[in-house]
Amino acid sequence: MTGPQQVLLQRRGGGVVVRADGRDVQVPEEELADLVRRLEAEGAGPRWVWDDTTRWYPALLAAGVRVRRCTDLRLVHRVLRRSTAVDRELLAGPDTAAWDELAPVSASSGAPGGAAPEGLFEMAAPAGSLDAAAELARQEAAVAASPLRGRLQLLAAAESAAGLVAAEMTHAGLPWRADVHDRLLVDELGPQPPAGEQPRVLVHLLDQARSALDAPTLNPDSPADLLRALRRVRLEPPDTRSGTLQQLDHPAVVPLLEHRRLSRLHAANGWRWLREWVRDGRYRPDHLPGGVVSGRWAAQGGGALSVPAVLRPAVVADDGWRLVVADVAQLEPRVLAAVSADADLARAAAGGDLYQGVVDSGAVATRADAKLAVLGAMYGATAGSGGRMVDHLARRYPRAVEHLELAAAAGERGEAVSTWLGRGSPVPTGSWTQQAPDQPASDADLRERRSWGRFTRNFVVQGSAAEWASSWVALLREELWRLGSGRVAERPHLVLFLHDEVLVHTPAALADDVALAVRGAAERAGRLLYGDFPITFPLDVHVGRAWSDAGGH
DNA sequence: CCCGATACCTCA
DNA sequence: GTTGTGAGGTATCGGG
Repeated sequence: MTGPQQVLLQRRGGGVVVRADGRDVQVPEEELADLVRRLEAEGAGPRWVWDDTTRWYPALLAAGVRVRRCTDLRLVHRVLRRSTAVDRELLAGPDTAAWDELAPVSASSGAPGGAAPEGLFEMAAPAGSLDAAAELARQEAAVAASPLRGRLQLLAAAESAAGLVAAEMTHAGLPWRADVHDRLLVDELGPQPPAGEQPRVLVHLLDQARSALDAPTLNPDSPADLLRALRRVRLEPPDTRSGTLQQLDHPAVVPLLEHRRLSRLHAANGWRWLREWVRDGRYRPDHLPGGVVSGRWAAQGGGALSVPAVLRPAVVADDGWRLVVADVAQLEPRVLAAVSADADLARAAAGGDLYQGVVDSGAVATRADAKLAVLGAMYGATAGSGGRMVDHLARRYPRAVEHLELAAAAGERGEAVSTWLGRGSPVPTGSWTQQAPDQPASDADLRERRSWGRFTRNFVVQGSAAEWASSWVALLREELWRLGSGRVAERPHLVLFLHDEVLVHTPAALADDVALAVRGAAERAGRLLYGDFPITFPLDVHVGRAWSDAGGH
């Protein structure tokens, strides 16, 4: 047998059944961590096969055990079930529907504000009835029979590794300085008010807005109320979005917008958030690889993927430690160049700034135009300056643009599209899918059809970028482990992953090695997915004490 | 009183 | 001049 030995774990009758080399051994749950630790220490360690990483790995990590690799049957099942390159018959089994519905469980102690009762966990975990051995056999058969076998194997490995990264990030937690967070809030909002009262600065801004509009009971959170008040002073904005209000010439605008910005900060990431989500200097959201249809990760708990820029100074490395912050420049257009095999676009990307490369090729006049053109092509802009710029782009980079047009056209026909490694898009179900594209249709149907085309257009790029990024963090995880010694949180380790950006918490002495590892992993991910196609993935890498030291995007 | 839809803002 | 992807999250508001 080539590759690491597979060891399959299943919970049965209060214990764990460990299957290796076709033999079953029953182990009490409390002895599992020691067994895993022992096998991990032998050579390269096995490949653990289990129903769902969120049901196994947090307890192992809590016991100080790290695993090198696994197969996460839940994550792989979801990929294969939707892949256009997989024979669905080969995946069909008596418990297929149960695998479809298997949901991850929360790694944290449950609901914010208190530990979850034991029962909650069990209710959310019907995995006990699933036959992991049978599912593994079906998955292996389905992959083996697929024309995209090699790519699906890469995707399965990346997804499974992503599950490990996600659990480790929650386990270690994002370093979060409550005192710094509090200081930032006080600077913006004034001192923390007593329960039930608004912060001083909000009270003052609301007073200003109300008197400027002569509306003493105005609730600025109510769009209807706000529109009424504005109409009384002869202002007729079409909506109450900040960008719209900003166009108005009225003394109420400044306090209104400032009130909105600060009340949002207070409601979303204020003192209540701090109490709820930060414990012992760590913020521990749940990270969900493949949580988004495109394959991007989702997160749950405290809005981890939208940490406002103003609060990033509160993310500070421990004493003697550093944060290494790295983000990929223009990830999606680079992935587009690779998946469409557009050598011209790859050449434009070679200089490091893809947008400047597009300008230098003569496609458009300015960097701003290049950005409009590239983003417009990937999102499906038709009108306005974005739409015009896409035409210029199409003349110079026909392959890349055609790749997107084909994805959009397939979506408009109601067909699924696929990422580079074989993740399939969902199939639409709206009423428009019942008609031939050339038949007369209602405006609403036509709008939906085009909207779905924009989704599939974007899916091939966003999804392919997501699998590149998951491969990147999977490779990085391995390199970080080798840099240090001890448990996960004692070595350099990932603490946050945001689509195209990673934060690594590392002992200061290893920070430069980490910076090299982050670049090395990006290079290896590019070769792993795209072979010798000449696309590069340059990174901005910063080493500092705080997240904000990196400057941001 | 809960629930879903809507509006808006945050992030990539 | 025209805004085109994917999320999480909080608030309001109307319906059951």
